[in-house]
Amino acid sequence: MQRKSRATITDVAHLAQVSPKSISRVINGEPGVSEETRQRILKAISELGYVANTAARRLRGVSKVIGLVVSGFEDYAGQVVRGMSQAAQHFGYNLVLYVQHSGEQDPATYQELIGSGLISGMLMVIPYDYEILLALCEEYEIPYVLLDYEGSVPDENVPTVTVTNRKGTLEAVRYLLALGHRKIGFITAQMSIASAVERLQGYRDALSEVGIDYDPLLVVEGDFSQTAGFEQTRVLMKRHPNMTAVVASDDLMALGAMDAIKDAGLRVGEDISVIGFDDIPMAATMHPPLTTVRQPMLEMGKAAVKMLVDQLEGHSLMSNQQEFATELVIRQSVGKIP
Amino acid sequence: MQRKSRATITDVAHLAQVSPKSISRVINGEPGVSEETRQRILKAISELGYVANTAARRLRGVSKVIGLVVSGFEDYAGQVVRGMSQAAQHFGYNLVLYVQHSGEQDPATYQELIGSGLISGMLMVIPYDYEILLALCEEYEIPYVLLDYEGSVPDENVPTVTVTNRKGTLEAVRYLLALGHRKIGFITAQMSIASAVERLQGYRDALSEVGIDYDPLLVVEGDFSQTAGFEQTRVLMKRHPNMTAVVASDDLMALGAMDAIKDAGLRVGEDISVIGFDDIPMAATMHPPLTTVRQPMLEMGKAAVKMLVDQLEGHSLMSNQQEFATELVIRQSVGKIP
DNA sequence: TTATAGTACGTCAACGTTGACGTACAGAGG
DNA sequence: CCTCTGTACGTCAACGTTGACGTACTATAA
Repeated sequence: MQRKSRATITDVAHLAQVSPKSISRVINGEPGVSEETRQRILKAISELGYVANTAARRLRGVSKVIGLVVSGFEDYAGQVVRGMSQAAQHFGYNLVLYVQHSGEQDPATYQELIGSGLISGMLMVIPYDYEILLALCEEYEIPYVLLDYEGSVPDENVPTVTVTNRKGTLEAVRYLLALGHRKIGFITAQMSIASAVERLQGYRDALSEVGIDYDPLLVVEGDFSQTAGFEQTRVLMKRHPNMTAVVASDDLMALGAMDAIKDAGLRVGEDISVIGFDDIPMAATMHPPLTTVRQPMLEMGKAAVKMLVDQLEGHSLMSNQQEFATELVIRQSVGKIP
Repeated sequence: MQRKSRATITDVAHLAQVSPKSISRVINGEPGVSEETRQRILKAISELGYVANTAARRLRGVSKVIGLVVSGFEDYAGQVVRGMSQAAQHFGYNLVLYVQHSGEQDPATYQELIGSGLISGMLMVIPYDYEILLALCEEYEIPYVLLDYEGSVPDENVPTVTVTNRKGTLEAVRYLLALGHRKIGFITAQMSIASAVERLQGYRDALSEVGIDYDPLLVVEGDFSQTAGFEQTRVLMKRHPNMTAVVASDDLMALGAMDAIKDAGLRVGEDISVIGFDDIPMAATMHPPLTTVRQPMLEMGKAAVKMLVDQLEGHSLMSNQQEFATELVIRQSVGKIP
């Protein structure tokens, strides 16, 4: 079941004992192939994991590649992709886009994407099931870079681009502590996600630095969405009427938190302070503007491309695990305790 | 300066009176070409508008195409692209992504994107300067589809995917009128954008239906951003203390409007009602959930791909200007006037 | 029976580019 | 004068696929 180098139409032809043209006929649904031969060819195809080479097809005139020009992309992933697009352009590369649809993923799709030979490298931004993809890349010997993956950290030679998640929340909470806050809530995301775990850990670190005991009741779990932020903040406020600050694991949940606070007739930054994570474009334009832990998303996108290009062009890369520094961006959603 | 069919390396070679290999040497910066010849070749290249064929290079082993797997994309453009990705996958096509960076656009980039021969069709989602792109597509005889373009409507055989912008706001305002609202503000976007103009017109239509005079002072201009929504709503509230509803030309501005209202100590949906446009994923999770004019973004993305694929595969297309129906999604940001 | 049509293949060349290798010529050195 | 080296090219084949065309064989009709 393993295939070192990509199988070509000729390989399949040899295995099925027919001419390449017949393989072509089968995969393009052309007539002129007996059912018996067809089955034999189909078997050979799946046996070799054959996928038609897109470049060759394109050269022949037949092909399936569409250009796409977009503006927009204002969320976290969008910003990262924006950076990637810029860098790719700079290095003279093209980006073939594949948007993961939530939930079910068909491995056959990845097989096609990678096996088609169109692609010489792979970037994965917050991929759901990166293990499958990773395995495929290894199999086809395609270099790749992982950016903010879900799941536990893969072994240390897997090229990744990350941020100092733990330090990010650590500094955010330190900032709150310095301003006199003591009762600080935390909205985490799914604990199956590596970055979420680290961000929570940063919160715990900061508290323990000043000798505050970790109170599990001050931590609630959301899913990076605004709704979750809203609802979980309500839970926190009900549970701890004297809570003076909330830190969220991303900006969207922080936005939800702000809503919940306003909804309760309180003032963000005066009655309850809020800190987010990411610094999506919207963060600066919320009311009040959100104090948040900035991830340099554009730069991360660019760095990921650079790392990949270095691999592709045989340059030795400095390090294959690049970690970017977060930065606490102070705006108006945090206030001082008198 | 016009080139019917794509120039190949051989064409350039003929013009420059050298072998194709020398052209290859020049464009790849290899040594072994005299400065004199180099200049001659360079001249021939620009004269013919030659761009190396990516597919052929790829086939030869050299190439510059990177795969990109992402999740996310929660804004308007992201949703459309999501739909496109799904449809493209369904039809067996690949999407080569190009993200426009705000402001300056280098025509040479487009030239490369299209001239490389990698692409057989083109999708443009909210493109800034679609005229340049369109011209290039025509020149290279590449089919294309325009989605929610900026600018005035091109002539009627340009394939486009749009929504019933005018009817959308018309129905939204009718809904407000039916609930007893009379003093209704409107936040438009830049009037250079076609869809913004139409949405404003829908507002005017609805008012004139019930004989309310159009009051320019109830209309303010934003730029589709949340901040603009916030600020312009403040302007409106100051100007018209008795205003009972605001309609925004997109959801982000509606979000800003909600913020401004809450900020003034008023209640959204009780004191002032708000209606947006788009129905981005976030709209449903705002507080209160936003009543808005839904654009079927995923479907529009899919339809655009379908239209393009039909062109590419020579199917006659039903119509080359597809208009989708908007739908008023009623949530909790609108209240009744007693 | 033989001509005829249809089916199921195979052969070949071409898409555009570039790596490997070959050649012609100028100038240097003996 | 001739050999040698280097530069500036040109030639050729191959990457993987498919359209155009050719061929062998079988079934049917005359």
